[in-house]
Amino acid sequence: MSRNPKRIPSMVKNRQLVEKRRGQMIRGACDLFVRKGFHKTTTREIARECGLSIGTMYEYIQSKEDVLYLVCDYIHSELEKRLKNALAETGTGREGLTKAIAQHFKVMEEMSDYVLLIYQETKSLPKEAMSYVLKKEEEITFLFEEILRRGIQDGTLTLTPSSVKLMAHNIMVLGQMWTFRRWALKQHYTLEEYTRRQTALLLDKCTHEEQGREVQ
Amino acid sequence: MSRNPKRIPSMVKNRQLVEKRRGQMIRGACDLFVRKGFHKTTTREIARECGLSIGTMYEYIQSKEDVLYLVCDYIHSELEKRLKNALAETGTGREGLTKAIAQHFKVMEEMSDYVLLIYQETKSLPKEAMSYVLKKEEEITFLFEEILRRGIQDGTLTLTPSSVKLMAHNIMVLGQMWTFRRWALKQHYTLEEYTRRQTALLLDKCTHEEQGREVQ
Amino acid sequence: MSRNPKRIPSMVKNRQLVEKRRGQMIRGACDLFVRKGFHKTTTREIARECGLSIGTMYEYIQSKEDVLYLVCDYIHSELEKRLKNALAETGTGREGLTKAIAQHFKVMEEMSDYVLLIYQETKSLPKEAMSYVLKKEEEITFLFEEILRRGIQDGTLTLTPSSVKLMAHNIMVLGQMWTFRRWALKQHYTLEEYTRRQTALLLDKCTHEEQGREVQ
Amino acid sequence: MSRNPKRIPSMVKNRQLVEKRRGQMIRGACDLFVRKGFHKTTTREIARECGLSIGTMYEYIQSKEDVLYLVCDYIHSELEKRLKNALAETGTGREGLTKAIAQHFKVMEEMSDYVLLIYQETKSLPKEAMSYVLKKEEEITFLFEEILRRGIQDGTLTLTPSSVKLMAHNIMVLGQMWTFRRWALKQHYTLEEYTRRQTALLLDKCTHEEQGREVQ
DNA sequence: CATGAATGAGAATTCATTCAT
DNA sequence: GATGAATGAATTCTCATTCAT
Repeated sequence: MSRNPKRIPSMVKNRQLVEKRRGQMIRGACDLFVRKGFHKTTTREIARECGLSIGTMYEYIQSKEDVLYLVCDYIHSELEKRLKNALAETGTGREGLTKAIAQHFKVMEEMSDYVLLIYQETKSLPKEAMSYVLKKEEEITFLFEEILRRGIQDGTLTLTPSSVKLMAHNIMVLGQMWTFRRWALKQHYTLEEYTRRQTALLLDKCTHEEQGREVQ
Repeated sequence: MSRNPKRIPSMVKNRQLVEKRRGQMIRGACDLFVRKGFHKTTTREIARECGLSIGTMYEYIQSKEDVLYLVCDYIHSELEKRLKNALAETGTGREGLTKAIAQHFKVMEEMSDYVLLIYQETKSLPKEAMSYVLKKEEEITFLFEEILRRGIQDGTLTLTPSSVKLMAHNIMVLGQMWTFRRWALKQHYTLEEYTRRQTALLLDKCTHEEQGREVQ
Repeated sequence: MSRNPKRIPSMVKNRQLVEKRRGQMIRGACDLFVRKGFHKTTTREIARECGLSIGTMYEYIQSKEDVLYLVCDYIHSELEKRLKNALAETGTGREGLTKAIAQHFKVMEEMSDYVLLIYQETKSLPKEAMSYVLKKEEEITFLFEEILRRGIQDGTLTLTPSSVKLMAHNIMVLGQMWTFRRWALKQHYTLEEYTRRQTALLLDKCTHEEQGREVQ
Repeated sequence: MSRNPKRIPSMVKNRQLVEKRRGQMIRGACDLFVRKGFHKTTTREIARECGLSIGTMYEYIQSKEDVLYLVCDYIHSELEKRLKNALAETGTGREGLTKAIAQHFKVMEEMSDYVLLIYQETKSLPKEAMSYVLKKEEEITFLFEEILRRGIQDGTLTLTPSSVKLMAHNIMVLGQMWTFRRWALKQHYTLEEYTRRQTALLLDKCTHEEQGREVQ
């Protein structure tokens, strides 16, 4: 779990208030960033959108980039939360993986704009913040590694250990792909179709690959 | 083929000169955009980097966004060119697909920074230019569709027609994934390993999927 | 004596409290102004440094400039106090003047930073406050005029009356000079050396200048 | 001589133009700084005053502090130039010193506001620039050291070598004092009177002090 | 009396674009 | 065709001061 989220200093002491105001900021900024992108959104717009004066806004952040970090962090947390919730209701093994993938894809559909935002603006973050965001992404990927490993353990998935990490990334990316290729994919497939087909692709592999004839 | 590349107007009439100068601009701007991103690069920097004065530069473009378009267009053309070259030496059917995928991944490795650039800055293009760039992306995807179709035709690939498009996109994305997830993947896999494993994933599907029991 | 010290209005009625709080403010602000200058010091910093909240601080002043006035006034008072204390132990005539000058220089050394502060920030005061501060400076100069006059009276100093004022200013300035030229002087002279030499300069004049051949 | 004046980078290449524009800036800024002080003068005011747009102004400087440096440097150069001009017509020895002092004081009178400006704003300069400005001040002081030394050589001044530096500083300061104590001095003395009296003070010392009975 | 969150006018600086030479 | 000085709207961020609690 993310043990050391980058702390954004605030001039305001009251923790609850900080939480509340930053919530406002995230809500307002998210929309704007999705619509116009980070660089084309001005601080004044952000302030207006979230119902704060610029002065007040700057009591809770140190720079415009902090807002981007707050937003990216929020999105990742939200993704993680939703995915975890979904996975909670999910069994294990092959069956569980199928459901997990479906849930993941569903979350991607729901948070389409936000996932896209992360893809496009993460690099605008300052070094340190970017590292943290990438770490968060990795943690989410771990969730799928776990599922895969448990499936191997209970024998319903036949995957070599060295493939686990890659397969987890594949699951992540084939989900995200639904957001950043939607301009093409939506013309030909519904989410259900897409899910069925990609699941087949991923599961086939996880079923046929046997220890003995591992792909080096 | 790109039938209607967005024409960027130039004050200068001499076609050859326009070509030459824009070549300079693309070379200079590419590096800068990769290093600093589009928004953090100034027109002055671009001009300096490509050995033109700002005045002169503006004789060949109308706005900074034109440079981004030129760069994105160049990268896509380069990608297409390299991929086509690679595919030329490639056979057909299952065999050909394997080689094509490997070539595609190799090109991704070589043009890693550029592919990333496209992923992150395409959305900064004006509407029209963006559409054109996406169309270009689609065309490249078509190349794989072609290969897949020919493989189906000659019987070495057993894929349902409705899966072709998706599989082509999958090939594209699993290649690009090597660039935008390199921070994680390179720690665990070499390009060769990565290629072998992903090819197995993709080909398995293209071999096992039979007309009769098509995934709906 | 300063008959009409500019009154700084306070919201708080309790005189003692006002005195105490303003004491805190002066102590904190002095250091900050010396280190960073008046303009580069923020009210927040002042408040923090002196252990008050900004809200509370503003109960005792009306504007940031009031703090500067308070500080300047404090420094002048302190200078005057120390000088008077020193002069109290000092005899009269030539002998007394020598000691007075030495004490003055010693005070300058001790309050070096503060004297410098006054030199540099007095002009940042609002008109009225500045006048008052300059008057204070004049009063301190008077102290030396007094000493000079008494020396003339008792015959140990032979100075024409019209030179008295100038000589008093000279004493003041040659003392302050030790603060605002310390970057050069300290490299070549110790305070003792400096005092000896400057005293010689000043006293020679006060001894040789005779009524008859007054410098017009 | 100032061998390494801090170079202020300019975006504009044409040297002559840079010289001309900076001349405008200095003229405009000087007046404003004298009237309102550095911190209370805005960049827009400076730009307006010197007939440039802010954009254009920033082509010739990097920050507002650069303007202050330009101004301080200009004032010191002007002081040095005028003093050197004056000293050129001046003889040597006791006679020369007398004239030199008079010229110095005259320059102080003429440049009263500017000298005051330097006294008050030098500390607002960034470290490096401040060092350079102080060095310039020292160089001007050297001019008087030279005169004093030549006077010692030709026997018309009887001053111990170790007093030379201090005496040079004294001359400098008693001149500058006419600017920063003018609020008091002008009420009692004309410049001529002031010059006569201070010259007497300084020259007496330079005449009476003999090698044998040097003030330690 | 004390607090500290809120405010917004105002500050410095940047940078894409133009246009006279 | 080439140049680069000029422009000023736009942007981020600061900070003295107020006022409800």
